[in-house]
Amino acid sequence: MIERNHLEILRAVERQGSLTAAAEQLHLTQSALSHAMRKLEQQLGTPVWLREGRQLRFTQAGNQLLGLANRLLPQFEHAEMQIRQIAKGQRGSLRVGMECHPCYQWLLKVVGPYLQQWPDVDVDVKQEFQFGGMGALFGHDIELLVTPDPLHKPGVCFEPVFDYEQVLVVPETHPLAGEHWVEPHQLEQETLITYPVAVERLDIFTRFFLPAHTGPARHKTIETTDIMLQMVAAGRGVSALPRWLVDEYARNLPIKALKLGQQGMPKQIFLGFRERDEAVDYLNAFVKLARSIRWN
Amino acid sequence: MIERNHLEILRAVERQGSLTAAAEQLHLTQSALSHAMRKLEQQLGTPVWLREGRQLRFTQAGNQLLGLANRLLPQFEHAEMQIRQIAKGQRGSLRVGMECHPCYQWLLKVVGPYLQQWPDVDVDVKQEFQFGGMGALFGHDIELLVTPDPLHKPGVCFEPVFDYEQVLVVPETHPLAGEHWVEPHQLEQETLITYPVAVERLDIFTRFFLPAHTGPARHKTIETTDIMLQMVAAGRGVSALPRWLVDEYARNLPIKALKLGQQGMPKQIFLGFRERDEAVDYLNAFVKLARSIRWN
DNA sequence: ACATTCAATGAACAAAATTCACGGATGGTC
DNA sequence: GACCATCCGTGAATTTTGTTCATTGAATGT
Repeated sequence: MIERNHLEILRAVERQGSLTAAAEQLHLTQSALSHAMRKLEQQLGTPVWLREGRQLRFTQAGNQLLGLANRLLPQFEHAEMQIRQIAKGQRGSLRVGMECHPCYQWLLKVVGPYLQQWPDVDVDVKQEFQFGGMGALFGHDIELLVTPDPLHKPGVCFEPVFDYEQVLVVPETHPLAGEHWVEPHQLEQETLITYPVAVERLDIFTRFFLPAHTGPARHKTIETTDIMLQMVAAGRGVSALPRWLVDEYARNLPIKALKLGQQGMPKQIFLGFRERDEAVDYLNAFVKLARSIRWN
Repeated sequence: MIERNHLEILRAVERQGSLTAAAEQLHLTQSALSHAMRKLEQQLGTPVWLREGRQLRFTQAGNQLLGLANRLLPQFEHAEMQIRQIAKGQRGSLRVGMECHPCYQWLLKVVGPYLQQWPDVDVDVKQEFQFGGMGALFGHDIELLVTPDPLHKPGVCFEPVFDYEQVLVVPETHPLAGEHWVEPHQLEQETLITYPVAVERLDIFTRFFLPAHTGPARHKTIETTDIMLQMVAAGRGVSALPRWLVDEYARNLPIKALKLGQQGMPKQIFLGFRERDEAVDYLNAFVKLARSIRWN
């Protein structure tokens, strides 16, 4: 009924003051505009303007339409601009899913500069997924998955972005505090504190205790890193965490970091995204920026 | 680019969940919608939705468009409804121009009930015109002119709506206060107070003094009716006003009304409007309502 | 009175939207 | 696992709509 082009014509006629001038602005003929508006007038049942001598005067209906045009046309134009930016990968929403608890600290380092560089990207961080990180990716609940355990499947890509070492944290007063590294059996009398996730996802079990067919005496779980390290500092147990994270806290807490095994336990953070999003600029930029961040 | 029909399709697809169902709702074929959106996608450079199994999932661009649709479509529809009402004469603006000062009191009696009956009409009252009441009518500054002096010209209609008598107002203490009527020469020593308009437009001159080749001793002008009557009550002069208006004030002020001449001076209020507006319902209704108002 | 400017009109034409007919993919069912 | 019912995409055919062209008449200024 009322179409966008009617509003365009109305606006042009108001601005230019005549059909002929409006037609030129719209790269059409005066006749085209005349026909278009006449058809609209027939449908509405009222003229939009009246010829008064050689110039046009808007009727009440015309003024109403003019108001509509001035309200709606900018919205059309703004939306088109935004969608073009989305199409070019310059705008969008970047929902980041976190599968490893301590990675959050690292992520903060990346997000700061990223927000500066990509002001039109809405960044959001999610930590709870009904069907796991991969499920969230496939279900389009997130665009990016931060995880230490890439689970390669068709349709997703994983990129390593950060190398670090997982270390054992003990209180400064601990008998092992002076050692450079620790062997599995040395922890047989200890309380191990971890995040509350399945044992299969804890490297300290899968890569350290289980191969040696041993384990800690007790296993406690705690949600937050702060409390976890407070507990360690208080001598209530030991924990396995990234070295960069421990170093950060060691400034204020009486704790020590030890290698897990003589070779230590190297780990990586991966960023996973849907293959389909491979070409999205703002997503690539995030991965690239993440890779460039150094932990000093 | 983004057209109204694109938004209609988006909204229907969201509501119905499938192209086929949306097509049915819009009385089109599924193919038509498919073609339309495909073209839009080409222009925007990004898909609007993706086929996922047998159902569609909106992309970010699609969601943006959906938001636009939900914001703009109701405005289109609302505007169409309003304009249809304007076309049917049920809605519009009724700017009333006043050419006679005391008529304002009378107008108030009409406007009250009118606003109840025509809630979609914007009533406005104007009293100053650069080119007179007729000029305001022709210049579309007003839709309705309230005047005691209809000036018939092609293009305007005048309808008498209210008969009244113009009377002379004197203080209760005035020597003439006991008379039923007054002759022109009896006022030769008086001060006459009128509204500040041209003498040619004052009936007391054109129909009373001038035919008798006489006039008042002094002529003062005052803007407002209230002050004018205060002055009369204070014995500072006499004035000519509608009887219904004087009766109203006589309750609280020591004033008396006298006929102007033995026959009195009958007058009428006319409503003038453009012939072109003759068929406008809300305007006709005003004239009709005005005619029905009695002054009790 | 004349030239100029502007909008309306109808016929001719161009472009678009829409339909039709078909094919491929998906998901449920026996 | 074959079959069927849906659903969407595609390209050609067709209908509808939009645009231009050529012309007219009215209004304005010289």
